[in-house]
Amino acid sequence: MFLSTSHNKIDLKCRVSIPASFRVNLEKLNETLILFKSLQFKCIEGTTSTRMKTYIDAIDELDALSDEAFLLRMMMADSFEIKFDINGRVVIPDPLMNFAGLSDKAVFMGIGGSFYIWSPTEYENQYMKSQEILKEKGPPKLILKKN
Amino acid sequence: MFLSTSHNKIDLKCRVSIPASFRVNLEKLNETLILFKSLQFKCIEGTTSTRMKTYIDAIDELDALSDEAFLLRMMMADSFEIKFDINGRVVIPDPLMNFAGLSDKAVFMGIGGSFYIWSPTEYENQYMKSQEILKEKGPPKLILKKN
DNA sequence: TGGGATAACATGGGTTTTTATGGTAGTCAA
DNA sequence: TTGACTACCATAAAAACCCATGTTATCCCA
Repeated sequence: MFLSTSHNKIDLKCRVSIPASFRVNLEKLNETLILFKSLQFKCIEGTTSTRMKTYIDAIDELDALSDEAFLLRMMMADSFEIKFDINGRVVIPDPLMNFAGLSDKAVFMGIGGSFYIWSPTEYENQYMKSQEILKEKGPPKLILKKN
Repeated sequence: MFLSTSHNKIDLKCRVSIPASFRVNLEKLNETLILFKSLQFKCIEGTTSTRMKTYIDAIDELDALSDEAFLLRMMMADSFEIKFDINGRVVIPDPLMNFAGLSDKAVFMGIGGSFYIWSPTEYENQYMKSQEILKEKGPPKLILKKN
């Protein structure tokens, strides 16, 4: 699982250290890392190649002309298979840097099965927003067990 | 898996570099490359010979006289088995150049099991369209399930 | 429990390799 | 013999790789 939040530096070559705990998680699962443009937020999403393959398989099951299939194909086009260097760093592809508005700092946010990479300002905004919703509506009612 | 997007140049001999990651994918699968006219879009589709065989098998499952079978047979007729030169380049056959409206630039778009080759303008149009659909309808339900 | 030793991590920079792309020479067929 | 096609060579730019270093976290023992 990808959990916790950390702030890392992006250098001039667009290299950034993936938090060690995320790396360990990938290694343990024997997975390679995929980065892609989030469909919901102005951020990068990271996940395993296995999860990505399930989406690909889903494309074949859908009506090829449907909007869903169209969006999923575009999502693949905006996805990148990422290699680590010996120190656990990756290079963030240019299209992803631009999309997420990244420059010299990245915020890694583990959300379980995947993680987000935000620019510090965008992260702040989203965090504030979550706090406001929490104040207004109270905590979410989690359904932990389905019948 | 064919993932990510890249913009490559087509020279006067209609040669173009296939993105390295696509080539690696083909080599890893021990596959040869097939290019053919997309049935849905004004672009070239590239895939493995194995995947192409599944299309062929699909024809046999259909009513031999149906319009679908007719279309699929036409698709086969416009397919080309492509060889690489030593630098990982291919020559795009004339009929495909014309069909996709290609001249001096090609956009390679990986969509999982296969990839598209677009003219830059056509690619832009499709990308815009996907962003509009995303804004209107939101992300596919499949994506929302994963966290 | 304090504090030094050790390991793990994040980050910087240089070197080598790969990739994309332009060009040339050889080959075959009309 | 000319034109199209293929195989091969050259090069600049980009990416991958490797080594070095400061900083933080962990361990171990007195």
